Amino acid sequence: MASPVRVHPDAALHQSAHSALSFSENSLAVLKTEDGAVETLELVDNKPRLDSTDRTLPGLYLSCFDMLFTEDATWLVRVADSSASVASGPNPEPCPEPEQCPVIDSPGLGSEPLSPGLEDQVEERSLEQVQSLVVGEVLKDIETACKLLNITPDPVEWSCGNVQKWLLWTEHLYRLPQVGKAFQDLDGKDLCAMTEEDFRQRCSQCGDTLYAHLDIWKSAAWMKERCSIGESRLMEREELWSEADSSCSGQPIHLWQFLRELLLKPHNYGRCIRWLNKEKGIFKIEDSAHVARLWGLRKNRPAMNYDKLSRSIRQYYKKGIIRKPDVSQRLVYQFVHPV
DNA sequence: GACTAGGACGTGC
DNA sequence: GCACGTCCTAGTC
Repeated sequence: MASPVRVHPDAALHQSAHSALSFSENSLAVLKTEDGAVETLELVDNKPRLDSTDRTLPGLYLSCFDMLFTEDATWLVRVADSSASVASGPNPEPCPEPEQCPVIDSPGLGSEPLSPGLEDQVEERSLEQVQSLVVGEVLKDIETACKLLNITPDPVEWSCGNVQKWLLWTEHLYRLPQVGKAFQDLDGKDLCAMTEEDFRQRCSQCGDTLYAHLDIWKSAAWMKERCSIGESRLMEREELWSEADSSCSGQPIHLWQFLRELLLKPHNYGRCIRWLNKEKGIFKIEDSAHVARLWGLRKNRPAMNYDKLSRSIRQYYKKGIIRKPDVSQRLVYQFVHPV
């Protein structure tokens, strides 16, 4: 995928807000997640080098990026350097979660030096692989949010209700103040037509952050429209859609389907719900309040809580969809028919 | 206090 | 009628 992805700098920094520590001179970004793990990432932009102040201006073009929509609601931005592959980056620390850290198949790494021409080809191929992977990740994350919120990926198509859902979602994920009222009666077209300044005027506290988030969605929609998606990616995405469900077929989603969706995205939701034994369909709700909030968001039930959610789960006992495992534990349930 | 279990009733589709 | 959502009581951890 050759198209550069336009990323608003606020998106790169604000998305992980509290987490971006620094950009060093050699474009090394050190991002810190909420749980304290530090990831060292390579980044470079293809544009002439900007000084630190320029980098805060809108419209910075990054050659490649990878936003990981983590379970603790942090977007981690990864950017590939054209002079170093991800796999051979300067950070010797192993990636704690392989799922979040795709291994790039880069022939020649760690072996004998390649001729300059061949090296360039390898680099180019590695870059393409990185770009393809990271862009795919962004699209997948947005698709996940779309499925959970039951909205389309393209903000332009959003209704006023969709805009409010997206706002609620974003506020919730990034712990922003509630600003839904400031954007009342705006549909997706209105929202996309707004400038960053408009956002700031409506919401001085976090208008720029919201604008940055929207910018990512817009960029993803733009890419989706223009970039031809490789066959394998297409198949992968079709699998994703077929995984679940209902949210794409217009049918109301069932709680058990929603729970399965969350379980199928461990890198996003592993902190609030996870498999204990996937083969047997046994899962544990790690953060009952959070899962309930997500379910409430999905069903547009702000008053949802774990009491109510668990009551619904218990209704599944009779129906033979979910049961308590043989050895009953708190917050642990089992799908009667595992995936 | 948080979780579990289940009855009863209401609501939207 | 179905699939919850809401409220409730009672018991357990």
